[in-house]
Amino acid sequence: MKNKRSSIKRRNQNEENWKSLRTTRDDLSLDRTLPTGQSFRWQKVEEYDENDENEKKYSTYVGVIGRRVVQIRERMEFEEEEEKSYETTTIEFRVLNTNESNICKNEDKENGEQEEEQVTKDVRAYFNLDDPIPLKDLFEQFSKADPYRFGRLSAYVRGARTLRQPPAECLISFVCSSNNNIARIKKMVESLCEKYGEELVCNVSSRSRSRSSGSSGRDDDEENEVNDKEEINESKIYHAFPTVEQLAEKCDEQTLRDLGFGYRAKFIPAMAKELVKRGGEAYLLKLRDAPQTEEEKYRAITELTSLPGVGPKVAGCAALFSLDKKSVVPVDTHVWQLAREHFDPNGELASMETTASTTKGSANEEGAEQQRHKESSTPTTPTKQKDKPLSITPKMMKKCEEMLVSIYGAYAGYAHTALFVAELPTVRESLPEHLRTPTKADKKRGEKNGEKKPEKKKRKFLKVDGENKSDDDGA
DNA sequence: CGTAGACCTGCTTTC
DNA sequence: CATTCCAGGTCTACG
Repeated sequence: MKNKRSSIKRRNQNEENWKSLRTTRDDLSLDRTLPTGQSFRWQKVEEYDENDENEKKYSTYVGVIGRRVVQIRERMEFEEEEEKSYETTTIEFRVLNTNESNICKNEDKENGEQEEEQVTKDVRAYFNLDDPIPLKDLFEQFSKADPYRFGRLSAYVRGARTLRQPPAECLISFVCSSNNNIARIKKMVESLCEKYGEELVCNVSSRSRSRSSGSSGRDDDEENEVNDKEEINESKIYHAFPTVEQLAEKCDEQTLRDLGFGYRAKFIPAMAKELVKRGGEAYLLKLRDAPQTEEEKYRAITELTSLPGVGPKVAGCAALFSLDKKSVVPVDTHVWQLAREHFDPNGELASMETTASTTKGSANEEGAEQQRHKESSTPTTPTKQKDKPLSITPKMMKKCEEMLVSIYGAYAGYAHTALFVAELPTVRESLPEHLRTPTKADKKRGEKNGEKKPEKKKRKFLKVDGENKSDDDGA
């Protein structure tokens, strides 16, 4: 009994550890930001509401920011004022690992408060929340500039934020992303951290269960251990992302190959060594803090691209997601697809696809039948020949980026993030049919069923086409 | 300078 | 159920 009492006390203390991030869901949606392939380190975790009798579950995200294990949640509150009830969402976080959070508990008050302030500052910085312009305002600007696509989409991607990650972590993570899928990227990044990163020890209540969607097995829902009435206070170990120094010193290709990095295994140690040579993380931070000019942006990209394993796409991601280069639009296959679908009324982008191909089969011998599509007479999907995996050339990237920058301006990268998020399966599902970008599967199916191309209504995005999709997401 | 292959691996889809 | 495809590209070798 006494046991129980003390545990309750502890939990309430824990509950008090939640601190407001001081933002709103117009400015930050966790679901549209954390699991969207900007960072690969966040896990969705189910928690039980400790104040609620029924102990309802709610979802949170747990990840690592620097050397802190951070848990974040969106808490809904119902307030009643003058016979009306309002629903507000408060976004809160707390630090889980003891080595960090103890500092602000056991030391003297002043020190503690200072530390608390620092934590909030750091977490806010990670989420880019100190931007001069609130995301909501930016979305309005984007919508005004592009009512046809962004305007109709914005309600569904509200709060889709561009992060501001530690540069080396971001860069190295994206080196893993080439020719790869998100699930495996996550796995690789995680194993890299486990292997080389500093240990971060957390005390975890046994009642919180991981519901990691995808990465490691599906051990959820298996209530084999029904001991959750007992307050087993296990400790869980997380890992910081390894520093470039740690990687440069300890990391080698063979180990990474054994960890499943494939051909990317040689890039990581090589890059880490090169980064250390150039001054380590500080070198990258210098690129971040340089004046926000076109010239410096170009320079940052050039510098990054000279690192092993870093091409224009990865450099773009690092620049946008960690180096404050907000006008950068990293063009990958998805961005290319969506740009071609929604921002290419004259078929400029489409016409660039003709030469690109990447196949292993020797289509030469039997290539007797060539498509005579020399001039794309119709702007609609001229290059729909055999399904050669489309590869995006630097020239295509440049064109695509320029096009989007011309529409969205200095924060084009933020617009890109939102547009990209709209293409992710979970978000896509929440869109009304007519806003969904056709997938390859869709097109394939269309071909099979009967050539009926959905007949794109290719009008320039200029007119506020009279429907007001008022509110809401279909989450 | 601008383009074809090769390149690791695991998940999904199809034979 | 095994096979093939594809996944948020980059590097290298050639015209």
